[in-house]
Amino acid sequence: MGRAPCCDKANVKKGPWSPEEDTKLKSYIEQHGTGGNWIALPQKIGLKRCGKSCRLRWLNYLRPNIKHGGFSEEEDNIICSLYISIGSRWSIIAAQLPGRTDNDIKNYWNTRLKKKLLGNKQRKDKQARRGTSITTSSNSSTGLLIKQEITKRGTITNTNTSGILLNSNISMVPCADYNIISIDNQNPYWPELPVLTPSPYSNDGQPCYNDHSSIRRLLIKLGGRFTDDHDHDEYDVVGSTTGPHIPPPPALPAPALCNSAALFAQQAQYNTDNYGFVPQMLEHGQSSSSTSQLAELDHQESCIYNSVPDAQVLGGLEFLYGEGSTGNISKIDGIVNNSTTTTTHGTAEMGWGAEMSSMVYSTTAPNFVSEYQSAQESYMS
DNA sequence: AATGATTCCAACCGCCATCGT
DNA sequence: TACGATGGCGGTTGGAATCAT
Repeated sequence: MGRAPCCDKANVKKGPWSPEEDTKLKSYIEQHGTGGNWIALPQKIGLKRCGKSCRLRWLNYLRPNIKHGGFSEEEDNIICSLYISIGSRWSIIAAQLPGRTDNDIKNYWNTRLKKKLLGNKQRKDKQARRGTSITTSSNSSTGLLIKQEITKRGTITNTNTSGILLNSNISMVPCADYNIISIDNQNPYWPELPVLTPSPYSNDGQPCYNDHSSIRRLLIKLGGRFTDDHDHDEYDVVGSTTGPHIPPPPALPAPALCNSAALFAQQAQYNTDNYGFVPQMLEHGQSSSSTSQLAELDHQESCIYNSVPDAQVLGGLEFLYGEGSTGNISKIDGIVNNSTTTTTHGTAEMGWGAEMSSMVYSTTAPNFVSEYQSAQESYMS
């Protein structure tokens, strides 16, 4: 016995929408709204359509201020960066691109961006197979500046403006221009993290989301759960059976969290508030890239990371960074920083994104990880 | 010009989460 | 608490449009 259909399949029209149907739906919603019930909507209007179909048509096509096609380089970059960071969470990615729908972005990714990236990867793979090389290139398709060095020992050093870090067993070594990550050091250190203050929302009376409770709400929404839903003395993510028992976090500013977590936090509020999100975090990230600001970031971060035990810094979010948060930490730095990473070629590069994906996105298609990782590798190479 | 291959995207499907009773 | 209805999301598909031969 299968699931009951959401509508009478025999009496609903399928396939492309006619202009008359569009007009009916659009004018009704503009006058009356959806009434909070998509299933009942087509009957009210006199459309022989499934309610879900109406909803999809409205959201993806009829809704005001929808943009179709003509993705800019900047949008490409955002999509690529977010895909690498969070995987195929199209609705979240769409929230960062005003006027774009998740369906549009998904189609764009599947038909173009993925091929671009994988095409680049294949070219790079061929190059790598031909022998050791040092290359510096500007990726015209994504607008990313990429510098790659393949050393004799098979170690790759990547410098890219997106600042994505995919590695385990990493730590920082001071460097004049970049943060150099060395391998197999047990001291976790995260490269430049953005200061997300002032909050994009703090100026208009909206609450700030750079706090633990917001991120917590977000993680819950994304599928995590805290045992302190009833008792605020524990921060323990259900599902992480081996996870450490973490004491309540200190009141730390957003830099204690990685970019992606902050992104998630903003998205959580976006989801809560439905619409109206302005992706100022990205703008902020761009605007905070000056040398002095980065130096200030470095200072703040070193203070945070050096003075607070790791578990407290993570404040219950340590699962984002993999098992044993006080040991080797893997993460993706996000989309706003410059960083240099050194990775061991050929090792399992399951960084923050992949771990997050495997946990939060456990219901996605089986081939998700391989494609996702492939895209990550491609993006990195 | 004909035809097969490929690309693109609107729409559908099914699963899961949430809400209301 | 259980269960059905609904919303939301991501994956997939069908067919039109475009390209290559």
